[in-house]
Amino acid sequence: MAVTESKGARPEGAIKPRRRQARGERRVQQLLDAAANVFRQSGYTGASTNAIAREAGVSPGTLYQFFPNKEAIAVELGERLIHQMRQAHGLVFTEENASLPLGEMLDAVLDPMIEFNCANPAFLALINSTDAPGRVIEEHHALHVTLQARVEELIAVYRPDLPDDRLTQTATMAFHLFKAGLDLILAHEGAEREAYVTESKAALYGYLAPTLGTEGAPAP
Amino acid sequence: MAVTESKGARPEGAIKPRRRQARGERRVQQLLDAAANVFRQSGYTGASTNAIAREAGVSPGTLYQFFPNKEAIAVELGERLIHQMRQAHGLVFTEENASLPLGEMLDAVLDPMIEFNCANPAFLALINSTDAPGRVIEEHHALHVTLQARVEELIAVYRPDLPDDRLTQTATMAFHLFKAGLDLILAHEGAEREAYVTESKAALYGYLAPTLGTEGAPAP
Amino acid sequence: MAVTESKGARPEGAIKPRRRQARGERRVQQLLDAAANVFRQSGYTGASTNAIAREAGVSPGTLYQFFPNKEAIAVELGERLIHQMRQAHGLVFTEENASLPLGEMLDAVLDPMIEFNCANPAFLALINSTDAPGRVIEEHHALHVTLQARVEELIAVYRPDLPDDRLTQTATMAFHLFKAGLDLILAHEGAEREAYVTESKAALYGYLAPTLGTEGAPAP
Amino acid sequence: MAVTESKGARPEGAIKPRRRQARGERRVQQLLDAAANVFRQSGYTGASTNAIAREAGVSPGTLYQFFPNKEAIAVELGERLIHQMRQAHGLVFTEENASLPLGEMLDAVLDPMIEFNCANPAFLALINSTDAPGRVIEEHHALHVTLQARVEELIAVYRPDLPDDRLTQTATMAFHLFKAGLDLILAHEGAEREAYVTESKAALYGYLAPTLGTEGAPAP
DNA sequence: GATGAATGAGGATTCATTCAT
DNA sequence: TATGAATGAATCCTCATTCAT
Repeated sequence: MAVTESKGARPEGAIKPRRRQARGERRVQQLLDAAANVFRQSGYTGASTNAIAREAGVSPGTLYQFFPNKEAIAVELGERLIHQMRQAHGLVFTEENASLPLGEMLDAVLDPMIEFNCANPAFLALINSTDAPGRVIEEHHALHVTLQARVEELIAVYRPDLPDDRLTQTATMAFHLFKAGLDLILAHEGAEREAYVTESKAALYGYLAPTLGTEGAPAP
Repeated sequence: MAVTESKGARPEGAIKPRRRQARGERRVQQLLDAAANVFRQSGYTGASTNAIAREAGVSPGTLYQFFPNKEAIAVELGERLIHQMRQAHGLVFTEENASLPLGEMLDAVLDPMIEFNCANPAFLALINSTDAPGRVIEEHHALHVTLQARVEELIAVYRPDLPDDRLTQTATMAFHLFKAGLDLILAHEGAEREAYVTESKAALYGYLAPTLGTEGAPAP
Repeated sequence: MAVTESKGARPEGAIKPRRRQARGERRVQQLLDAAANVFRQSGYTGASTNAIAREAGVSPGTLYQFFPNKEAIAVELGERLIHQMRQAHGLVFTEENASLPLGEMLDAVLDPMIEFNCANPAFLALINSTDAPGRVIEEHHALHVTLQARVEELIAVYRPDLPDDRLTQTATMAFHLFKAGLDLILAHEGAEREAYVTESKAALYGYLAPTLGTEGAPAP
Repeated sequence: MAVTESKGARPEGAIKPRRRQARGERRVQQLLDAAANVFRQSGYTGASTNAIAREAGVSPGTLYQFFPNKEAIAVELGERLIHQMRQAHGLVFTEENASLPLGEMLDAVLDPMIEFNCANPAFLALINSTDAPGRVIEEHHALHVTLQARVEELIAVYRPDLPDDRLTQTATMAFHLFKAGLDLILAHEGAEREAYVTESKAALYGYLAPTLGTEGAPAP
């Protein structure tokens, strides 16, 4: 969904649907790709809309035909990335994984996440960017909440007895540790990247094992 | 003789010996404090020198009497914080700590670090800021290198047999995990902050124990 | 077929072929004209880009759409004037002139120069401005060199026997005398201007006659 | 005379004489010397009072204890230079010179002028500077008028029959030619400087000879 | 839709000048 | 007097955004 249409059903019939034609959709993607690059290089505040337009090979006027302002670009970019991310992890936090031994579960959960982030390095950049616009940060927060909820569910399968606050703290901590590892993974390439993948998993394993145990979850 | 002399030999025992320098030094500190706040809120790029001056309660011109440009403010701020940080950790990576059991060593090393960062939240902000000026980032990098070198030394005491690349990766990972925990610690207060302190240590313990063992370093 | 088509093949014979470029080019000329005025009144250093924009009737941002900075304005202005000047004098330092008697040669050479400078008073202002940016001064120097080279050639036709240093000094001196006269010419109008034209020629005649003789150059 | 006292007689007894003490006079001279350097290098507009103070080795506050503003510095500097210049030429435009043959008269008049300007290169710089403050330019104009008056007198001795406007134009032209030569003289050194001295005299000789004749003035 | 020109407020920085000591 | 800190308007320039074509 790209900026202006947000409801889909068009209730009062008068709101111009602003049909996104194929050409327009291509432009939007083009602009978002450019924005991803520029945001990654310069941060949100440092990125200029003119630079984004230039990177996309269009004029500034064109950019504003698809986005009402700079913030909306970051928001849309964040939304799309988060949407993809949700799809990626949606396939991952499954019941089945929940019963695997800890090490296998981590492989099953983390590998697609890591893969996604390697393919979309702008994602982590936006998510970590403290100078991102409010709505991006809200979504970022929402993503955290969502992901942590999933992590909490998983942990709860292993440790149904854990009190709520401990559960939340453990999930939060685990998620932050993962992001820290991801930073290092994205900052390296080749064999070193692989090494940091291993270390990241080791860190999460080491952190979670005392709480979750190393075996699969107990049979329900 | 009355007390109304205004130029001569200041009666009360040597309170303000040299004013020129003193006033200036006070201003510098004032400006750096203001900058710390503004950088934390808006990031380096988003912070305006006018905003920093305003926060410090002075005019823009005054700021430029003490700093040649915006970058210099961040550099000086970084230098001062790093200097303090080095002093803090200098007391910490000692020979004695190196022979403690892992858990105690982590307490001895992390507690002062955490305390320093809680007292100087601008430090982590600057260090993490990707849009900081080159020289800040260089120093930031130098700090990383220094700290990691210390961590590597410690680890080497426990595991003199570890190959160099594994050593580096382990220290790097440990340091990043620590920063991730610190983020959470700083983001919370009171009991929750304490909880995340505990979790951070647990994470590092869990990550390092398999490599370092849980006992003190072997006798040399 | 009616005339109301708005995109296609412009009906009236090729009046405004490409508008974009045209409007911009007009603006550039407008800005350069404004700059010429402001530079003349305030000198390069004293001229503010805002003042130039105001004089041109546009906003400061518009100026920067066409020139990257203040220096570039002076450079471009200088280049254009020098280009025109070269065209003007190109028609003037011809073989034929070189064989005229001194007085007639001076008429043939100086009249177009004077005419050009009266039409473009900013030229002398820029050329004489010592606080002009480096590149303007470089070009200014290049122009001096070029013009003096022409003058040297002319003199060499009259006096092939003159040693190189004397030749250069004579040409340099002649050129400076001409500029001094030009100053007075531009500072006056009407009959007085004409009088100073006469005096300027008299000065150059008086200076050059002893060296070149008053007759045409010797037959080759 | 340095800025504030301008009448000398102090009519109403209440105007503080602001006695210029020896120390103060030294400071003023120090500041004017510094200003001469800075103006020569950067022009009037480009020169900053802070730069002048720095060049003089004092603080900005001190500068403003002796001069009310930047313009006053240039004015005072101009006044002093012009005063010295007047003294120099005062010795020069004498009755005796007026009866010498043209060449000798030029030597007698120009040599001290040239010497003065070589010793005080800031003079020509200030005098030629178009961005100088109004009062400097007024004085500059007054100097022109004065000098031209002297030149006119001299010429009138040779040619009492010349109509007024021709007289003025001739004197003006002669003076401008002299300044043009002076530019070249100051721009060179050593033997080249000497050469341009010779050329400058040759130019004035060549310009004036047809009008004044080459002999001394007719006996009165 | 696309373009590039136009805008003007805002940002970093300078500088003439004043003030407190 | 001398100092250096303080001021704030002005400077050069950028950038998000709008407009005319």
